[in-house]
Amino acid sequence: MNKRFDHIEIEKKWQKVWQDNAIYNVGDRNPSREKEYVLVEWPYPSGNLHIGHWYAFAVPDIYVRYRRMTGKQVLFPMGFDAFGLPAENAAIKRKINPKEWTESNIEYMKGQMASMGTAFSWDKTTSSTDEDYYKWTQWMFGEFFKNGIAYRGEGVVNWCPGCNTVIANEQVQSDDTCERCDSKIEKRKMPQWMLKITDFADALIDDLESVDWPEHIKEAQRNWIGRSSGAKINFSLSVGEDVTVFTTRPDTLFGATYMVLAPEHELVQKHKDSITNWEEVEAYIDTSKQKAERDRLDATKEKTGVKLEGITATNPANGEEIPVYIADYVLAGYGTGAIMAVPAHDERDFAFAKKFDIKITPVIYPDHIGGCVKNWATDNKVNISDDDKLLALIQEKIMSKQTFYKYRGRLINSAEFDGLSISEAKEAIAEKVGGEMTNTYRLRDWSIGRQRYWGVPIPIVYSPDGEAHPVPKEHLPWTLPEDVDFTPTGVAPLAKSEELKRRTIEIFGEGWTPEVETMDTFVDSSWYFLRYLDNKNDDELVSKKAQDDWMQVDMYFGGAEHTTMHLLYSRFWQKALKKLGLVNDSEPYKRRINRSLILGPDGNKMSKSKGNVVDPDEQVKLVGSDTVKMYLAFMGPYGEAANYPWDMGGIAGQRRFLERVYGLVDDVSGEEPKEITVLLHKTIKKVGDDIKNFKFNTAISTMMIFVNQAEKSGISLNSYKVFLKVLAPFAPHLTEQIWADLGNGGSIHTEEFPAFDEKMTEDEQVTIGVQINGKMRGEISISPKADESEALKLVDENDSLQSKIDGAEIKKVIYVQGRILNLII
RNA sequence: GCCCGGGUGGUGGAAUCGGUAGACACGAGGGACUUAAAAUCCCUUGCCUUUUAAACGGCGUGCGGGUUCAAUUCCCGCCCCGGGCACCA
Repeated sequence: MNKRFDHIEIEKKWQKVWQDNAIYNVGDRNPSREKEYVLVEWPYPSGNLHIGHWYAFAVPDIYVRYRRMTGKQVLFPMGFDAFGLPAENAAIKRKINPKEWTESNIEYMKGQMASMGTAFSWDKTTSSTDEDYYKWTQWMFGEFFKNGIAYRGEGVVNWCPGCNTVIANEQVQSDDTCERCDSKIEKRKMPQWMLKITDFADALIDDLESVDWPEHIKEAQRNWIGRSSGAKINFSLSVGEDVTVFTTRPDTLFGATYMVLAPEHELVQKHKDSITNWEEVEAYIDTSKQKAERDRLDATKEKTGVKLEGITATNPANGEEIPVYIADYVLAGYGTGAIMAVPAHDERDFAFAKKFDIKITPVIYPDHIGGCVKNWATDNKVNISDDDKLLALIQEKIMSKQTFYKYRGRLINSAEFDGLSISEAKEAIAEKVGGEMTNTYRLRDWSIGRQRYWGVPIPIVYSPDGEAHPVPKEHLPWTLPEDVDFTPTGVAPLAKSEELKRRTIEIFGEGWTPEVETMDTFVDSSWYFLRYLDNKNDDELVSKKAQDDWMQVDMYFGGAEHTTMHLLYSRFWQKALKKLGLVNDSEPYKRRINRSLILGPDGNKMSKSKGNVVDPDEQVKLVGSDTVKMYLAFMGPYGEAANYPWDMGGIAGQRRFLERVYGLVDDVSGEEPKEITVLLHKTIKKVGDDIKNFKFNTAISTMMIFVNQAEKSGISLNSYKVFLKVLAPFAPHLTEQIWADLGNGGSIHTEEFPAFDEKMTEDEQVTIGVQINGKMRGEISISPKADESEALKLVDENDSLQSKIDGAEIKKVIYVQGRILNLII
């Protein structure tokens, strides 16, 4: 390793200079420069920066530095998402206050971040645990409460026995375990503080159109919200009450030959006296309660259910009396918890009807061959090539009730609607029976109450009559009490605080009691990007001016795990604030990139138990911060859904490259060949374009090509300086050092990114391939503007090509300037 | 099952308004320097056939077809991998 590139000394020296001169602080908005707000997800202060943090911060830093050099005023803030369970658990273990643990971790991590050399705008930092941060979290909660966005709800919640607290739906993984600790989630019925994210379901889907995000992220959010449109229709029961069902297929109403209630449906208990087989029904309800919701959703299981004897319903379309069942294939938590069942046209209903021998009435009839009929054939693994025969078969099977048919067709058995298409019939039939066209969603309200200590206290007090009141602004922050034993017991630790009780009585009066739950930490991170803008404002959470200056976030870099958690929550939060007139924009983030994951050298996810963790501090000590950063950038394109394994050899390659850049300083002279000047201009262009597209890997390879060439052909001092500026965003320490070595005053990072001359990037001569009958047979060197006759002339002069043509007649010539010449003989 | 991505050398990855596939780097092999090693520098490196050597030889971008002068790129039908949703009415 080159002794001269003493990365330890160089990095220490420049980090101090940058810090002393505060060159990365963003300061006040400078209207003469275009603004750009680049955000990276603020980290949890676990006390140790890992490779993932490096990838999350140091690589976007390339983009930030580049944008600054191109004249943008870039806000690139950093802060800490510091409430949460790890601090609490660590504090329990060490018998200290989580505050101490958190604060010392933040200090330590700030030091580690300095070693990255990232250009953070530290003048705009904040932390969710600062009182002047969480004061505003509480204030917004109060405003939400006053406006019905926050409410106290009764319902079934997810209880994590590992964390001893309730968690939100988004925090339950698909295998029914806790996102944080992997414990199996239990369902509990308890009152909960909720946020009405469902009120914003449509906006959360529709506004995705207005943001420049990768399609897969948008799609994941749409799936999570799960909107489906249909109708709510009332069915009257023989016990003199209506049941509302939700259906996406009101057009099939005439085919509804039974209805099903979820076992938990309130009307079941309410009318148990009318149910003659109550014992059987009750037993079924009990069994389905035992099953976890996920198990119930297992579609492969055979349908189960019980008929409610003594109760019938009336089909509002044809007045037919139909039986009523309870079955666990109907979910209490979705739609209205009740369905109309159309066995002729729904797979589940068909299976159920077959099993319980319920009447099947076909109401959709395919009358011509088309894609839908083909789809049916595929679904049913029927292979008939004769279209007419296939159609006849399906028609026959439908009429003989041997199949369900869920595709397009014309209505039959539907009185005056016969002959209509499905889409014509939907609204018409819904209207006839007084149904309401509506949407229904998979998304549930966000439960934010946590029965743990280290979080924002929910700023609510209860009057003697038990009514909830928000703590008024003058008493905020509603501080987290410290006289608490926070060992988790499942009871909120704040309930044990005498200080909190006293405080409540002193302020509000005798008989008043405090809320003792704290907030989900995802609340804290739902609005941090706003606080950065105005981190010292005591009067408002963020001023109008600061918002005008900086919002929206132009570029948001983050992790894929937040797609349906943080990213969804913070979009909701922004929309809720907008509804209250507190912010201008309905979307917080214009662009989003989800970065990939860095795996251990063995190709597995880094974990202590696998022993494949790469410690960035060690690597930085070994090869330097610039090298680590460049290696991460070189692994592959940022923002692909790919994961890259760490490769010790690969990082050495980056070190070699930087040493060669440093070594070039000895080779500079007054002059250089034209080709290197041309290559420099091409390099400036390509690197700039690549950074804008987050293709840092190809930007680096372009610079490598330049250095390879410069070593061979020599380089002028001027070009060397220009090249250093191109490299500066990638290797801030080394370039700063060489910049100073060359006798320049000031920091290279306050220089402008070099401009290129478009003309210089255009080649005078290019090598193009020559094909004969479409096969590659040679190449010629030619001007990209040359015409066909010039190209053919070159072929004539080329012996090798002539011998392959071998005197044959050229029947056709395909010539694309600067690309290809294809001769057909 | 539905919806998004993606399959390219030993490895990470380049190149897609169709136009010289494998840039750049790692690894590997050979050589120079050295008492030796490390470091550094130079050369070779997709696969196959024949060969002392080779290419003006053949094959190659998951598989099978198609369109085209020309396909990693476009179309049709499959397979596999990753992700989201899933008895959602």
